[in-house]
Amino acid sequence: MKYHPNEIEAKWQKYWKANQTFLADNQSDKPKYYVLDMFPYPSGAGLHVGHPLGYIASDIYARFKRHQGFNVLHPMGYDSFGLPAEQYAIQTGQHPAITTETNIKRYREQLDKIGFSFDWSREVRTSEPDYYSWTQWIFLQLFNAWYNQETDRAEHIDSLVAVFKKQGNHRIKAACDEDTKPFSATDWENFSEDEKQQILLKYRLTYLAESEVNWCAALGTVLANDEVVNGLSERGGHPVVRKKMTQWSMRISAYAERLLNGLNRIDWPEPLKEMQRNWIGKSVGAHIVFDIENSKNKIGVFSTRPDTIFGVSFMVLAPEHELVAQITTSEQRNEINAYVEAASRKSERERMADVKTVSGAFTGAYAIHPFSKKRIPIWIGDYVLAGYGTGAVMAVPCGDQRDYDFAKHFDIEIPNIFDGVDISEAAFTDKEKSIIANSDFLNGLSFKEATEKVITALEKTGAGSARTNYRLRDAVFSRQRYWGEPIPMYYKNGIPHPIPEACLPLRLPEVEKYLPTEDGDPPLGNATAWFWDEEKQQVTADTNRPGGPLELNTMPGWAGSSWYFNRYMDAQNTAAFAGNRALDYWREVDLYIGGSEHATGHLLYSRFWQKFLFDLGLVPTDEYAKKLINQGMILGMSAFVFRLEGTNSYVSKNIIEGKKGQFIHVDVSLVDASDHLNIEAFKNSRPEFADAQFKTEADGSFVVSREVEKMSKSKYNVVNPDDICEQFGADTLRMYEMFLGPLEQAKPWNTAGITGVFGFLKKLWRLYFDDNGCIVTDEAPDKSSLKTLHKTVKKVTEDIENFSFNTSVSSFMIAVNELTSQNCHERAVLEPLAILISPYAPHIAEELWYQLGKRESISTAAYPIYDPKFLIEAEKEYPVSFNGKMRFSLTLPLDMTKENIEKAVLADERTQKQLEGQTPKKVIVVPGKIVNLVV
RNA sequence: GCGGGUGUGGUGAAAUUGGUAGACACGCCAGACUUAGGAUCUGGUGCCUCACGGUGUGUAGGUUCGAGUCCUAUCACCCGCACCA
Repeated sequence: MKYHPNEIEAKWQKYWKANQTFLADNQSDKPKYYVLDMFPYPSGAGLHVGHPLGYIASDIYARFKRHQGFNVLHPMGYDSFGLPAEQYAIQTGQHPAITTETNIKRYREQLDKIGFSFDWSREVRTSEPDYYSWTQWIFLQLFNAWYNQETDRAEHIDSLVAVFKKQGNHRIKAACDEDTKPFSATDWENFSEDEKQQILLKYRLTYLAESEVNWCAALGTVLANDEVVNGLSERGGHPVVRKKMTQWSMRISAYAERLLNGLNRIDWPEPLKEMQRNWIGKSVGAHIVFDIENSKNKIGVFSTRPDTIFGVSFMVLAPEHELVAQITTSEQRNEINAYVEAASRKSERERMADVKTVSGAFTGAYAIHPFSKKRIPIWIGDYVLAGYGTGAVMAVPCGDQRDYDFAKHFDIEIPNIFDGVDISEAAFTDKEKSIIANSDFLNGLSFKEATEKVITALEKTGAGSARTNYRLRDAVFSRQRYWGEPIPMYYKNGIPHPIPEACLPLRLPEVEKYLPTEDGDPPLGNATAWFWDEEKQQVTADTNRPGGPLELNTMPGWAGSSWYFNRYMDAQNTAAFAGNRALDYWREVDLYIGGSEHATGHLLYSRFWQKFLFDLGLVPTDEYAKKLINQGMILGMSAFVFRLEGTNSYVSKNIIEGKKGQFIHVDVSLVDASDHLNIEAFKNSRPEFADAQFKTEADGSFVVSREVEKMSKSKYNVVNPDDICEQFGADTLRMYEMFLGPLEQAKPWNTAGITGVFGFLKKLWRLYFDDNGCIVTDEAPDKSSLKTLHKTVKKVTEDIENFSFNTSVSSFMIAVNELTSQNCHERAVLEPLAILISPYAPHIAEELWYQLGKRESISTAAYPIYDPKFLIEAEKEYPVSFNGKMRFSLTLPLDMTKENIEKAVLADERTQKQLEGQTPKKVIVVPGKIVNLVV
């Protein structure tokens, strides 16, 4: 019998499907374990070998946990709303739902071939109405909630209304918009219903507000901050500009502190946590208010160095600051206008690229120092960002390098308020080492002492208070796209109203065209029936009915992925996003595996939603994933040919030097393991290559250049898992992906090396079968075989627990080599070995198990237990070193005392030879490890 | 600039956490067997040297009987953030 992976794998995949082997039960006496993968967006290109890496790792872990007797939840689904399907719809007119369906089918086929133990009965698709119904439901809960900073949690909006009725908003501590005006209980009673709604909107956790957004004209939509990279869109790399627009936003900033603290309670990779911390960007300091000379206006600033307040020699406002127009004097008006104008023309990208140039303009106005009452000139400058803090700073040139540069450039005074520090060359920014001077009541104090004293003084005069600032911005939640969740809102008199929960889902309407309307409305504006009928409580085309037009924006890509892990627990539930029993049983994800590229997107938003759902008592935990692992990307090994400038002539790698031309990508399937191009296949691959000329190496071969890049269709370096499965089988693919290197590390794919793993599986097979059939015996195994087995059990178990799957594969290889040379065919060794290997190579393990006479799937067989007694050695080889350098090794009984080991070593003739009659100064004996002689 | 990470053969990588560096695999070299297969098996393979031996974990120091591992400095590459007051 030979090892035929294709037959075996097809057989067992069919068996698993027919027997629903991996169905997880929501009720069980076993302990639970929830293993989650980040669900994929089903793109048209299908899977390449890089995609399944994380899935293989999580599958190994899930199968391992099943063997250990856990009730394992290991689900999979699709994040199926997204841009590519919509772009394709715009080009071809094909409905995104159809494209998506096709892609999902293809994904499923590819996934099935790799033999994952997913419970497909729990599959979710974010673009299905029975799923997005609950996404919309959560949106409505957010809309109907506010953040109470007193109780530090979200509450229903009714409790806020109750407070307003009683005492207005004077004393309320809530997360709200900056421009919220104070009002009394009487005011509240006198407001019209619309006015009340306008005010409540400033408090809701999802709110409609005019805000600066990242507008991407090429994509025709706004983007969240994490979707903008270096001023370009993450998808497609199109330019992004800042623009004021009325948009739905999520008040994630209300959760900044809890999102920060929660990181300390979860086992996530430190770099990823650090990224989230930086993104949240907490800074502690003070809010300080400066009066303006001859004006009722005041300037509020945020500073992390209130201790340096006596070092202030000017103020700087962002060019976009609302006070600029009001305070600018007539003499300065032209200059200021020109500067503001120039700043607004600069794109986000230009402004970021140009951080070195100091620029600004004087407004002509002066602020008044809160303590010294000195006049302080007010400038504007684009180094101050409108979006952070108050969009204004108090400039302390002696203590901040940017202020220093600005002062030098415009020849502004630089008072020194630090004791014994030279500031003639640069600002002194080390707050831990500073002693304040020339600062009235702060003289002689440290940073900490001075800060406390200033804040107390500011609070006394009402000119400021302690303040913590976060860089984290509220997340824009509207997208001007078709293929997303409709936002369940309609408008009356410009006021948004939620559609009743009972009417969900609000289904995505059909449209003729997927482009924006002629008026510039989002694609949903093309829908003929998109009006909410309040009486009939349904969508209608009749705009004369009581009600109002429905929201035209849809939700962003991260909406559906912010809570899907909860849905898997109870995916079929129609009464709730997940039932309480299921939620209480599964609680949270025990192991989450996915890429680190989602650090400041999905992984932050989902934590926010989970905390919100927790506040409402809808989920049992406020962090949804206990442990997270980032798998590294598998990169492609691109191949290039060098084409001579302006010709169809190609030059082999080693004779390129000095020639003019360019490298062009060539499909990696046309290149062999030693980088030789298959010239005939290359000529046939594309018409323009048909009459190509080649300048080859001396031996007639054509060598390509190589480079490691991301795997992508456009780089012609994609390796398809189907091809690998076809050629070597899924078990080989699985083991090889693990063997490639540590899970977390990025690594290039190299198909050449796969034969080693394939050979190993064939060798494993031959332990169980020869040409005539099964050769497993019931005889008692050798000591040596048992030792090999238990050594492997110990190592592999530890490896899985530490997620170092790569070294396990090596251990298996060593074990099989040893057992082969020991001629081991005993059941007592080969049965546990099959179980041990089944998480990695489940198909072959099932087959071996079956051939051993078992009639139940191997997947629930009890995991072998490591027994140290098989590893106890009677003897130990001691390396004997002289001054740390190993000379020879000496075999000694293991139970010898230190003294006896020393004696034995000294008595050995090789020791005597090394010593040449001298006596060692010192003998170091580490029992069981090493003997070292110092001479 | 700030934060995080990584540097070990021709290649991917191991190293029980301070104790024989390079396990395991790819590649390469030599051989065996052929029922020419997706072959298989055996041996060798860090570098220098015919050898004895020397040397070797980015570089330079240090601690130690002993350092890939700990400490100091430095270089290179990768990732994230970036005028955040």
